[in-house]
Amino acid sequence: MPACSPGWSLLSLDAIETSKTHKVYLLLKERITSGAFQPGHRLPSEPHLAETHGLSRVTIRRALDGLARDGLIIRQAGSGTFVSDNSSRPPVSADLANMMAHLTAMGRSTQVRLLAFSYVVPPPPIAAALKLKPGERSQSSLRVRSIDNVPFSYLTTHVPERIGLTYTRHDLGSRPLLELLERSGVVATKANQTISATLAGPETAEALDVEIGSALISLTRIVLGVDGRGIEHLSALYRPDMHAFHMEMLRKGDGANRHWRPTAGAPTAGKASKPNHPDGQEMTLATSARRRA
Amino acid sequence: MPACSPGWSLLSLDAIETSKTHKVYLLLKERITSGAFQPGHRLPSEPHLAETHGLSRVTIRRALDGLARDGLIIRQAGSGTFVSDNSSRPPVSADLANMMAHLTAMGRSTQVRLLAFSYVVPPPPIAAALKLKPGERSQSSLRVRSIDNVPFSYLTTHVPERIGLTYTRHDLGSRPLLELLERSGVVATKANQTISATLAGPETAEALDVEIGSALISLTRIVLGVDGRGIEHLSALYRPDMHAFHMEMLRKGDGANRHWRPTAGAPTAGKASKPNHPDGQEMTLATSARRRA
DNA sequence: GCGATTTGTCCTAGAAATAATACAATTGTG
DNA sequence: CACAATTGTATTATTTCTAGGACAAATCGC
Repeated sequence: MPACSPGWSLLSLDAIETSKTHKVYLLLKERITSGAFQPGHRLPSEPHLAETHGLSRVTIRRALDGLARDGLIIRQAGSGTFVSDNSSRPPVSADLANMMAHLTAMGRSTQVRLLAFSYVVPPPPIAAALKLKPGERSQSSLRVRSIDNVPFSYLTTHVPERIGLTYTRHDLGSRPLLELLERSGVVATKANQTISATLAGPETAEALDVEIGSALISLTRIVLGVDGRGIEHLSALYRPDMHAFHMEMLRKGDGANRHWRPTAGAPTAGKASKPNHPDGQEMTLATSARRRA
Repeated sequence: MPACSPGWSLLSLDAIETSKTHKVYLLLKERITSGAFQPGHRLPSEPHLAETHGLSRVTIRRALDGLARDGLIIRQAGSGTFVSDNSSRPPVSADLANMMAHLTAMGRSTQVRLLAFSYVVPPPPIAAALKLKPGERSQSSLRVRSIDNVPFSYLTTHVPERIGLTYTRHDLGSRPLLELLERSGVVATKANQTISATLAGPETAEALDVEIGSALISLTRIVLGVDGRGIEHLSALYRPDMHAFHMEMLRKGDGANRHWRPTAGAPTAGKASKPNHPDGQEMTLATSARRRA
């Protein structure tokens, strides 16, 4: 092997590439969910896809296997592969106001599994968000919430130790954290939420029963008390196929003062023995159960 | 076909697996961003990681290469690899209210690239959302918005044809769509937004200058007019490292009527010649520029 | 029925990822 | 300085992914 090095010097620029199979899988998935391939229609044949994308038929086939496993396509030998028509997107329009209340009322229970409960010195960004003194500890918990035994959220919380002492490990397994806090006299006044997206790592993937590289909704919330100090820091991950954040906004005002305003959060359904759900705030939770192999 | 099933029956359970390198990459990334590995601290040595996860050192090495490329770790021969302390997470707390206004005021311009402009029969779910008659066409556009020449959003819109005729291809490249619509007399009254997450496919990945399997924020918005019919359907994808949705909520009410209410959307900064940004509504846009190789 | 097309299955060879090992270069420590 | 530990680099098997082709089975149109 004389000139082995010439091809190597620049290779370190390579990012971590996904397999060709995965690329085609995502491409077709994109085409289907975007509506480019409409439900019921036939996809190009495997040989055709192979030639079009410059790949072998085996690779195309693997990608289609994945789509079939997801229920996005249906394959019929001799006929072709067709886009499935069973609504691929999770929460179809429908009126999903107060969905959470509906679900609990319908007897579909949400279980909470407590994976960790400890007192730790939180990482700097969290300590800063809660305005903790250097070295001050926090009560940290890790929960997974499921509906009908399908996990849909992965919750990591930090509460200043002085406040965290008001509830026990057992409390956390049975009741929402914010409810526990308010019940023990803590007064929340403000909350900051940030919604983003991230990839499922091995740990979150297993906890949420999801593939390792799949997309998750990321929600970070910081709840502040009357003194402006932090009460709770929540870092939540949601399965997008089980959960979506929905909000309604109204166009208000005139002329230069026109603006959008979110529909206010006063409970809309009944007397609201539970005013509204602490983890959803007034945002509506659209939760859909999907078939899963 | 006598025993066609022998080696096959269980193999189809295989999902599309990500490479081992990618798994370790995501695992370590998870550990770092979650604070399990804190900034400045030393990671386990490469041989140690290899043995711990039952992988070869080459694989571990590739994963670390990726993390180093992302700037999450710093490697020092002879010493070890350390967690970088340059805030890995994009919008560090800070007061990012009206960031969008700040950005434009600071002269950091947002460019819009119009990738497509056509009149089509929209896919069924979109047609239904806009309450179009069967076969009714819509004006469809595809735009990519960038800030400082770094793309951060991928916008697909559908507007009923009768309304879409009030603006031209050129209008869309220069002004926000909602502004165009209201300028031509269309009155919006309500909007429904849903936020979720999805993976970047080959097309969106290229448009947003992102790896193919990376996570994106997905926002779907349906704007309704006075007659309750649809005005605009927006399907937007955002780069999470460039954009995050932020909202502030206040705890209101007493006793059984306690609830969370989002801070109302009246413009807060100055006279607001642009009342607020049409694509952010009253939600705050946290946009951060990050280094990128 | 017949032929054309499509998916299902199998096989072989090449390309790429991974494992396993060895050694050099750098750093920190006693 | 000598030594241990760490990252950087290289080499060689082994396994997995991919390309390319062949053929059978199923479906559709004529």
